[in-house]
Amino acid sequence: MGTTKSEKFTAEQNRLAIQLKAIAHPARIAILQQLIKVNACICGELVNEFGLAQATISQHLKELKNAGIIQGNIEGASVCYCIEPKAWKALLEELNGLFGSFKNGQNCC
Amino acid sequence: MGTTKSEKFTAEQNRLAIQLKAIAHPARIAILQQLIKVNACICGELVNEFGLAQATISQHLKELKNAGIIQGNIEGASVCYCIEPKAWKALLEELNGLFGSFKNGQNCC
DNA sequence: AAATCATATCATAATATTGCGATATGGGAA
DNA sequence: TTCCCATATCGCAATATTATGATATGATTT
Repeated sequence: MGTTKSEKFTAEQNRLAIQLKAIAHPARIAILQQLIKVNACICGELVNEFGLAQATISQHLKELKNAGIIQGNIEGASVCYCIEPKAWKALLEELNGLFGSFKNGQNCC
Repeated sequence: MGTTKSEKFTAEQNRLAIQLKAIAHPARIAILQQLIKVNACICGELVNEFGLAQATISQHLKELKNAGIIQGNIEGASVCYCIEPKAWKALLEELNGLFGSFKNGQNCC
């Protein structure tokens, strides 16, 4: 018990769940918004921006990176993170597929 | 420790995170897809559809309901669930806001 | 009323997530 | 080389999630 029973679901369902889970945290949403807003990329200003410990931010960045949503490039001593455009676009399309499949006239019980 | 530090983020960021978290599970994605697919609503056929225990499905439905994403109407002995159209639309718009804010030409590091 | 069906809730075990101090690691500056 | 700066990782405590059997609740049938 305690573990998600992934084998009961399709690869697509599992993939989407993993990506959404990566985004489903206020700190990670804030990080993504900041990465988008600053257009170019930032590294550890995030630690100052939000009042979280450096270890915490680093861990959130790692999770986003593991999910393939952002990428990090080493830039001297610091690391520059940014949105991974392909994954971002793919996720958007996947979400549009899910949300678009509901027609706004479906009659409910 | 162990708790998300919601007070560090905006109400919008927290709200979106909560709704995404509700969706970010393969079983709940599958449930939503099924609810949409069957157009009208279903109740406990979900238990047969996926190979999960009744208690598990019931709990997933509860979480989706708590997040406001679905609604359940008592229909005799059984309960009929369906997408909550307003919340669904609102979430779609919120997501479009987030995903649309990234312009596909932003130059990265 | 008793048996049955559909669903919710409780209690519990297994596991995952969150956050952070402490400690590495690795680059640049003095 | 030695001293910092930026990040990553480790180890841990607190809390949350996932899944399920057992049990409750409430409507339907017999």
